[in-house]
Amino acid sequence: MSTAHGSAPQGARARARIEVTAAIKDQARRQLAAEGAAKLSLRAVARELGMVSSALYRYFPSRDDLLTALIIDAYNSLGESAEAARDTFADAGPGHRWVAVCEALRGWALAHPHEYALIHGSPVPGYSAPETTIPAAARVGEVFFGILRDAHRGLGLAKPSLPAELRPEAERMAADFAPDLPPETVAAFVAAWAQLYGLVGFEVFGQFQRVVEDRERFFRHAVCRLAHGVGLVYPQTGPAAAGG
Amino acid sequence: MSTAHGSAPQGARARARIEVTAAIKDQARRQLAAEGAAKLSLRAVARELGMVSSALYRYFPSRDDLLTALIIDAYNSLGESAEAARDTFADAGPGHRWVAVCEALRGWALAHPHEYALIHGSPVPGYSAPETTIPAAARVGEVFFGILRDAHRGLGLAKPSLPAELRPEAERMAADFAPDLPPETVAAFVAAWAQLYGLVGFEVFGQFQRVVEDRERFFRHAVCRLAHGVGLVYPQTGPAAAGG
DNA sequence: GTCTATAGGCGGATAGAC
DNA sequence: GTCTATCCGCCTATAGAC
Repeated sequence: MSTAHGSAPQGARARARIEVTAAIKDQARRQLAAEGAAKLSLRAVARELGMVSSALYRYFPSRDDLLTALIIDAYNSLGESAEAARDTFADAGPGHRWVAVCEALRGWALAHPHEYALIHGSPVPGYSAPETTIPAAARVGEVFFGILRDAHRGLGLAKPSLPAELRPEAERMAADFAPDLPPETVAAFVAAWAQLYGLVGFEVFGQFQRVVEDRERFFRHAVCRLAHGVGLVYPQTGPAAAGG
Repeated sequence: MSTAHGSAPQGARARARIEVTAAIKDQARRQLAAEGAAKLSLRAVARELGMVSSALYRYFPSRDDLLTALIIDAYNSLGESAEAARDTFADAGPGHRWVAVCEALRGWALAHPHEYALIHGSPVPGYSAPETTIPAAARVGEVFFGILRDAHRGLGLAKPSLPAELRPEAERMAADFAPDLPPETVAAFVAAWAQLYGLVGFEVFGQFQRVVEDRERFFRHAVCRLAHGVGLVYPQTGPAAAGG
């Protein structure tokens, strides 16, 4: 919007703005952990930062805009860890990579439970995410579709069964999200995706307390079976076993 | 605690107390829908009821106690609908009943999204459910175990595969929850349970918006596959098809 | 059991000086 | 960009009269 000659003072000003913005978001994330998204308050953030509440409005026009920024950051952070896992196992088979990405998602969720709740927990009452969150939200899905595409191009993808009554729906989903994949695969993947988040959510939100103890192994086995369900040929053991 | 001779005035008083308690909980549930559990407020409930906030403390000693009552009610309501579905299909095979119960859970969750969020959504910050919620929470699980037991006693239960590294965990879970079922079954059921709630949660919390359209059929197919995963022999179509 | 009154907080958001 | 001051609302919880 302003000039592009990038003189030093303007650069410094812009840098300061970025730093303060980051500090606000960091503090907000801490508050997210303590009080939850529903109670995120600009005033409390300002107080902890030694600022006055009205100053924050120069950075975020409203509480909801701050929330939106946190959501986008969370999706991007989750997406990055999925992409990193994919790239780390770039030479492994698609089944291997599937498990690695699932484990990365679980690891991220366990490390950032409150941000996980923000994007995959119950909705924040009175808040509706704007469309600007969509690209960040799509990153994880793209990682999975990439793995399925690789498998499809190679020879590692079996077609899941699909009842006739579900075929129209599967074809619509495939047309919308991955026209280069078989409809059976896309439908099975969407179901597996939701189920994956059931496994992660139960663990992160404490429903496995006093139920599952060896959660890491339990999870690996479950996502291996999910991989099988979408048609991926998968290794007997997960990627962690390859390292030890 | 008091006398047991049940004279009319005492009965009337007790009835009134029950009625007011119910009215408070009803209003609180409405507020749950509008504002979410994190913002549930005794004052707002009192205002809507035409009472004064301090009067509510005669019924619930604190905000958290009211929340606990709502959680127990929700678990019981969910459990009842699961039991009702099981009983409606008492004569059908276990696979049929599995699907019917899953569909009942989904139906309940869609009809009571905010109460569903209360029991299976992200935790309410600063609130920790007391142990008094456990019996109500266990009802749904018992319905599923009952179905699996029937199948096991009959001939309709295949043993899911179980990697050696997971066997100790599976045996511990079986000993804790269903000693009369094979460990393979118990482990597979726990995973299926979490996955089922992933499917329900994604739909209830809106993650399937613009992704899945024919959600009922999609769900039925997914839970049929879950049934298969735990070793149940299941019918090609769900119970709804039997009626139409 | 219900009321008034009160204590001691909290919040979002804006206006206008500097 | 940050400040003070302000508006107007909200909350949990208790004391003490009736």
